[in-house]
Amino acid sequence: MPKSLPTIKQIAQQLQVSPATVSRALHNHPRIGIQTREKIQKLAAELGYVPNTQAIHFKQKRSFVIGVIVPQIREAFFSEAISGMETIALANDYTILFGQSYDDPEREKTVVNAMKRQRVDGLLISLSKKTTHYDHLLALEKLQIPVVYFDRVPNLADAHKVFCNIYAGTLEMIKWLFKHQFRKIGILNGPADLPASRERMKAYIDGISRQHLKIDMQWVAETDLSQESTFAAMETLLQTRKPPNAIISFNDYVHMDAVQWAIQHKIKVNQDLAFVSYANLPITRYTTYPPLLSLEQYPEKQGSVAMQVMMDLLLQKTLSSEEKTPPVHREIPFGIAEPPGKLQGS
Amino acid sequence: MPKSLPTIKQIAQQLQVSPATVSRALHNHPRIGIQTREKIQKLAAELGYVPNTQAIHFKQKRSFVIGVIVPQIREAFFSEAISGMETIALANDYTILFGQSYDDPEREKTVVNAMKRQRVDGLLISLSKKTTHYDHLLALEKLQIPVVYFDRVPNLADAHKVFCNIYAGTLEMIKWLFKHQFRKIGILNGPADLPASRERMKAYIDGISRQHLKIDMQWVAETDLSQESTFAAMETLLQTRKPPNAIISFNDYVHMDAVQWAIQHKIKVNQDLAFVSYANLPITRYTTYPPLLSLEQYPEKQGSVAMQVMMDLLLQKTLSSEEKTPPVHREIPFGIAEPPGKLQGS
DNA sequence: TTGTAGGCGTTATCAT
DNA sequence: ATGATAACGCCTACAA
Repeated sequence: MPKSLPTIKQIAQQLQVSPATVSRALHNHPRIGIQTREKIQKLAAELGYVPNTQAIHFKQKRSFVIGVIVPQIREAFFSEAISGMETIALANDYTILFGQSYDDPEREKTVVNAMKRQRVDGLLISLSKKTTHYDHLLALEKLQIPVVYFDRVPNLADAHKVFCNIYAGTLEMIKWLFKHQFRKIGILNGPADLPASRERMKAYIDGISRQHLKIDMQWVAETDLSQESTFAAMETLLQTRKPPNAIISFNDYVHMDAVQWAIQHKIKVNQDLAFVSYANLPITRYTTYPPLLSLEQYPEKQGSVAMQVMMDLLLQKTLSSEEKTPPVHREIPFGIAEPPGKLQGS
Repeated sequence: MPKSLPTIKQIAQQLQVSPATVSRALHNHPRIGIQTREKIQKLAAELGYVPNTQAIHFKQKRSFVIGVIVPQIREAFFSEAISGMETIALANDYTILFGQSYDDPEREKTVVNAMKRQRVDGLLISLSKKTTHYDHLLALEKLQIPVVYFDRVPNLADAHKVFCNIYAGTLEMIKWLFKHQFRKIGILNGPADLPASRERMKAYIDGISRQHLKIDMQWVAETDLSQESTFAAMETLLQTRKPPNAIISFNDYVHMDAVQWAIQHKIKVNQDLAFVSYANLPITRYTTYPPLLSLEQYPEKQGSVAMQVMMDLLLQKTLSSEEKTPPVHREIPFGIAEPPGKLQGS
């Protein structure tokens, strides 16, 4: 009964051959005697030999491990993204070393460094909300460790990025609202310092203008994404003389809180007040009032594309060892989903 | 500008000292000249030296990596469990190698083997629904690689397990229903071959008996967890002469589908038909009819406890190298949560 | 206080 | 067709 996994050396000793021979036999190397090969393979199977990838990778100076850092895996968006990544990674014989930043730049730095020590071959990261400088990540690139950003990407021109075109999607949503006769369109945006919020805001302004509607800053409110804050924002938006009749929510969680506020205030959801949102989380399917429209960002797709970009980068690196590859920007086409949510009344 | 991370050797060469000296300096070894140490540490910092854990672990024959395999990370339960694991792992300088089985025993085997090749120091696994024999996992234990099962645990006496006492929790739920005057209690159980289903069934029978109620097999239905199957099960349960007035659902997803069916069939939820369930997913907070009662299984807690058990096992292993530790069974105390769901009517 | 040497598992290179 | 050797980065017992 083996107490630990056998090594090539041990097999070699048992069979009175050299380790090199065993290695060749196990790799079906052409220049080896057929009987020797079979003898070795038989014993290896009996002993349950499994190559020690640690040793191989150490020698090859590659780990075949990709670090993946997300803010919080409990967010459905990220866990689905990781699923997509795993599929691609596994198909290419890579594995995933996993870490969370909890939206804390300090912890992000810690995790990045842990991965650096582990010599990951590459890093996939969705930035923490509060990350503002990228030194710890740029450092990796200098070391030839490719970094691919996804979803929450930095404002750097020469970084590899995979993301959804929220801007274009938002324009579409506004067009849709206009077509359905909603003219008083408000936005319940996230914290102003988030890139995601800035993007939505820009699109909101442009989208409203394109429909020849007037921008009314009374219809713009901000939430820190907590339920209380969303409730407060809803008050400033709706308890005025001229409330909006449609709300674009920052994401589906904000949407659900906003709807809850509306219900509590006897507002007829999707009749007096229409809701559209981002993300299209599966859970909204079960809620009373899903958004009429949701900007689907295909998290699994984003994950698999991001990992594929990484695989491509690593391949290029092995082929043309010196070339600095131009930054890859991959836009995932968004989808406009019309979930079960229905317009109530006319 | 360094093209790759510097090694101890390189530092040694630059400073015209031996690698051993550098190693000692970086470890604050007592027997080293203070100037030498500072000189070396200064250069190491400048060069951005980071120890190559790959090499260290290879030499130490430990990877400081724990494999974590779950059926599907997109299930909230598992992503929260992994969060708990990561916290404990990080605190002990371990990292997590991540894999999914997608409830497919074949894929489970593949992933387990990948982790064996990677020489993980231990494995945390929640079994795939369809896993029936455990050879690939028992093989690990023979190799001194501890395996800790969590949530979906095998029926093996001498395995390390962390799980929730669903049985006791179910008895509590039935007691609660009885106290609230529900006497016609049905169960919408999962596939009969799942251990989780068998456990619920056993508890259902015992719980009903303890309240001196009669077991009526008409009130027992099974779903394969798909929406269609749940709908079908609801039909067999409710479209009879003597339908139940309370339903215990296999989990919150089944619960939500069942409620949807009830609404479609004009049944007054939580008035004519009460619902209780397992899991207490955060999402039910947003649904129209959360379960009146949900058996909270504390996924994050389960994850952190499981990882802690693993840490303890590894520690024991290093201390007393030969002892075979007795199996650890850790029951996470469940909680009975009364979420926002309200009894309608009387 | 510092240097030397050997070894962890594997494979590529060179020699036989 | 097979064997011997060196090397990857690090650590450590031993030698100086």
